[in-house]
Amino acid sequence: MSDHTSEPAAAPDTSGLPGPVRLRVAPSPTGDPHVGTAYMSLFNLAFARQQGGRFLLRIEDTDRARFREDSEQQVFDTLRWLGLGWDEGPDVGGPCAPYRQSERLTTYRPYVERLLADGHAYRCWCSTERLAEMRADQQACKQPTGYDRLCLGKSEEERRALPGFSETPVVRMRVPDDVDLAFEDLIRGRLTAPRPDDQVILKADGFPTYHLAVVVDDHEMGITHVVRGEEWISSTPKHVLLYRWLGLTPPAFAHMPLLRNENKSKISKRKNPEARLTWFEEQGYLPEALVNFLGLLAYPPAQDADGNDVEVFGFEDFVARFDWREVNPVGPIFDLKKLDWLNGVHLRALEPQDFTSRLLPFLQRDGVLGAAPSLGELGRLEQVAALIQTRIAHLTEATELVAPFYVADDAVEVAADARAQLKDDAPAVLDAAADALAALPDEHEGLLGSEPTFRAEAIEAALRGAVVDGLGIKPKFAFGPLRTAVSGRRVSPPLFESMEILGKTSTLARLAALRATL
RNA sequence: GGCCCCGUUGUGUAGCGGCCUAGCACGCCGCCCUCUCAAGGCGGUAGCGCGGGUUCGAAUCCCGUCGGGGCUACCA
Repeated sequence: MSDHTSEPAAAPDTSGLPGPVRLRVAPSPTGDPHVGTAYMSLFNLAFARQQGGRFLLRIEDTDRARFREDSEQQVFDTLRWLGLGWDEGPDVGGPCAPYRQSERLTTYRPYVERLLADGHAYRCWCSTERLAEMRADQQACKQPTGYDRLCLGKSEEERRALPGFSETPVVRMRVPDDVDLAFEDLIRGRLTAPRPDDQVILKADGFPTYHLAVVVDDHEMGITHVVRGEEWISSTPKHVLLYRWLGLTPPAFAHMPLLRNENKSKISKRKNPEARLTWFEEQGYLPEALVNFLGLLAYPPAQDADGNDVEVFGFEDFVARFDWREVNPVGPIFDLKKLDWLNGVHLRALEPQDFTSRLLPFLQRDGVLGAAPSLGELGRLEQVAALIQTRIAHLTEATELVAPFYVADDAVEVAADARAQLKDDAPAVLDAAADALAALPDEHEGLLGSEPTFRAEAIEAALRGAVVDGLGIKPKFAFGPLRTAVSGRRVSPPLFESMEILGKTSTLARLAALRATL
């Protein structure tokens, strides 16, 4: 944590563009969207909203080798799912369109020409092979690696005479010896970074590298605050240099800590399935829980009057108390345990109707319900949902608990462990229960006969009388066989309420079905 | 290797020289509640990487050391 409040001496020029501050997230469409993108988006957006500014989405698709066709749409979908929407972007447009770097190639050209003309950049014809060789030699001699400037000051003809020549040149920055390596960071204070070598800014394929594109686009889009991962600290001096050469005012920088794997390495999609944003939706997490969780990483929670942490909050709460100086520079380990807890908390806080509708896609995915459930099925789901709301931590867990309510009475699958747990007294318990329940009235009263009399309280009383009192079996064991008969499982929603939902006929049929197998 | 960033219980964090016999939350363990499982209530476990300073006093300041991480691409 730092103790300074520095702002850049002059703010970037945003004249004509909306918003007192303008921030962006700039993911590359190179595969499944990364959880780090959501993390950066959250902090970018929080500050933008707090300041009444704008949040933009820019697609950095300058790496044609790693480009993935469907990746961009996934970025849109996952960020929207999280509620981290943008004011300007490739799909919604905006005053700085286009927002895809591949569509801005002509934008970069004049900047390159100017750098070339001013002697701040030069063409380089070195082949990839020569560069690799050079690096290998440098490493072998334990020298710092970096371009050796073979092409500096040479014409194409002069360079062609030398080995390792490539027909398609790149453009490199000519980094001066006395380059300024220090800059101010909103989170870390004054930072110094490594001296860069003569960085490539325009590739042989005509695409700019990140370093050029980010500076040009951030300037043209009026970005006032560059918020990105810590891995960019070392390249920031290059960017500052570019701003200076181009006569532009650099934005403020905030380098966020990196999310880590359990072994503390930078979180990767390879090592961690949960580094993929799509994973969370698949696993039954609530977007509000993920956002809440992300807002807890490297950022201290608020405290209540008693000094207890307030760890459960929504995006608006986060925005209200956000401050760059509070961001912890230590990279947090991305540990899902607290997210699992938070997901349960948010799940339980949902209105019954809302909870039910969030369950639906998962039940459909798992085949518990069809694509177009009937009104009756939906009505039953609402009843069952109320019973399981405190019993699941992920939406995916609903299937196991809900499924028994949607199978035919003669098709209840009895799990092996549930059957194994049945004792010798099971037949007697089943018989006593069936007799007791058969004696209960089953009339439908009230408006349109919608009020059944086969209710949980009556069921419980009847069952306790018949099995606990009648057979002298302790409650803990008395209801096991009944649960197994009704749900086929050892663990289920509350038994009496389940029977009420199933109704008398189904309940008795299930009791009889299990009894018949004993 | 070089340069840079970082170092409080298992995890996320509070702490800005005395209020710290280091607080909170999750996790874990135990107990209570209880028809199973949860939820809920109560209690417990565990930490300032190390070594030197500075100071009456250091988790807090300084130096060193060790450890972790990042960058070192015609990837972002």
